[in-house]
Amino acid sequence: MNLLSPKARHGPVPPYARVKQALKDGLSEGRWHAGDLMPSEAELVAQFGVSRMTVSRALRELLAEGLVDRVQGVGTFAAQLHRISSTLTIRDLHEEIEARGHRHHAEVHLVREERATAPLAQQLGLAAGAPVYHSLVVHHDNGVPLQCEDRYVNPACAPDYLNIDFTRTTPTQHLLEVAPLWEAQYTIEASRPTAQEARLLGIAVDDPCLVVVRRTISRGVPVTLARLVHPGSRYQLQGRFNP
Amino acid sequence: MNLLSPKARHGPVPPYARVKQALKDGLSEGRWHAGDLMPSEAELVAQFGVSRMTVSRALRELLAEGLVDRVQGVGTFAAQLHRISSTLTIRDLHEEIEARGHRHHAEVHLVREERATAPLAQQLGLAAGAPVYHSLVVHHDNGVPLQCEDRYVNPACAPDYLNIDFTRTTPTQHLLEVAPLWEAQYTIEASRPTAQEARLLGIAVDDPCLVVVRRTISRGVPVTLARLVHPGSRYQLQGRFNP
DNA sequence: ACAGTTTACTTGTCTAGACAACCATACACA
DNA sequence: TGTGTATGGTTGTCTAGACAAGTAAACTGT
Repeated sequence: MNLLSPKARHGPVPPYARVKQALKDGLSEGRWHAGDLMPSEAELVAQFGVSRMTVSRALRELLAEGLVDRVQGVGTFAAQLHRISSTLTIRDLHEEIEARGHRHHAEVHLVREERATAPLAQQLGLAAGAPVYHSLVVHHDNGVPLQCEDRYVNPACAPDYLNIDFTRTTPTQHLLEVAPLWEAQYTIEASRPTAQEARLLGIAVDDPCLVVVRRTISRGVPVTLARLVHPGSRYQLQGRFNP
Repeated sequence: MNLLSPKARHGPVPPYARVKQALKDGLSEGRWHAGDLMPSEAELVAQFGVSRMTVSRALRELLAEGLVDRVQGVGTFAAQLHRISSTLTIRDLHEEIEARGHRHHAEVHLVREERATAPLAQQLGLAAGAPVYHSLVVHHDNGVPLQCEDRYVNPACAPDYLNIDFTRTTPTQHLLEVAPLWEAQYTIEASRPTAQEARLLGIAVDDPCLVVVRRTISRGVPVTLARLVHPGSRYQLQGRFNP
């Protein structure tokens, strides 16, 4: 039987992690203020008695985390404002509901082909009047409507879109299979729902809503444009930042 | 004079980046579906004619980006759901306004010491009734009120807080100097402003607002609890995800 | 048939040395 | 005085080899 805690089981921390943590601690204690020159790789090699590759890896990871700036030929500097910015994870709603151990079900209100209006066509990289797929699905968490998903899809990217049973597969999941790796642009804002959205979500037309507009691009081709409307009283995004 | 484009000036892509990009391309083309076993380091070494350290770096970076899963003794696998989740950067408002080239100015409505209510004391790790610092600042973008910042601060972490001129330094900036590296928790939601917030922001009490509640912790000690209220009609968060 | 052991393969990490690219400064020369 | 040049220090990257640690399958002996 192993009496060690799950964390301690990993045994001694590898040297690159020790160097990294030591520098993190120094930054957190204010040993270097923003813009200050930090020790060079050679100095750290001498100080910790490890090879340069090991020090280099520690510094490269700190760079990736935005804690230091590095300039070739000059040195490594403590980064300044990156700690102000933080990252927030936006998860797929289906996954989020399941993770909470709740029951998810979707109401499909519309799945059809339409003609793209001019602004929509521009967003999806199509000609005005070209066919687009349009779906309107309301997602429920334990029976409570939580999200109204109004989505337009580029038919070229997902030809089978109209034949999918969205009560079993979410549009996001289907699109992920068709265009596995993509780029996404978000905007998040607070606004009022449209009359239709209010009706579908069972809220008043002047109840504040959290609206996420997501546009995704795969291999340079716009795939889909989605407007996700959540009742402000029932949904919030949560994030955590740990440098 | 250099006729090369700024991008091409960096010259040939280093080998680790070539390996990384080749694997990314394979994932994006669907050569490996989620959970599939990908080539081992040894195979990539043979395929690309580089050393194992180089391949290892490429794979480690893909791991950090969440595109692959690696299991010691088993192999490297295509990751599945990480593409669904995306990160959104939340920046300091002052910085954001300056970056847009706009003029930022702050209206200080309140800076004083108060007694912590029970729930507030719990959030800040203090005893109920202990002194806390309370500030209420409205931030303007080119003269338009954009954010109402209602903030409570743990006096132990920022003893000078009451003496700062917040028309010149934002509370965030001051706290960053005092407690340089920290952990933060966020919630983002849509809701109505309070009557006071509506008055300060010059909006109606039933206008939807984007509310960010941020709690920050430095070295295990809660530093501050902030409620940032933005008019939904004037402010939105934007994010981008590029795997 | 089962249990333990060996073996092959995988990832995780480190080392010592090397070369390239870059920068700031000191220096020599006109 | 001003300009070009050498120099030392810095980061960025790669190599070849090594050992450790983990897994799975083959192999062994009972």
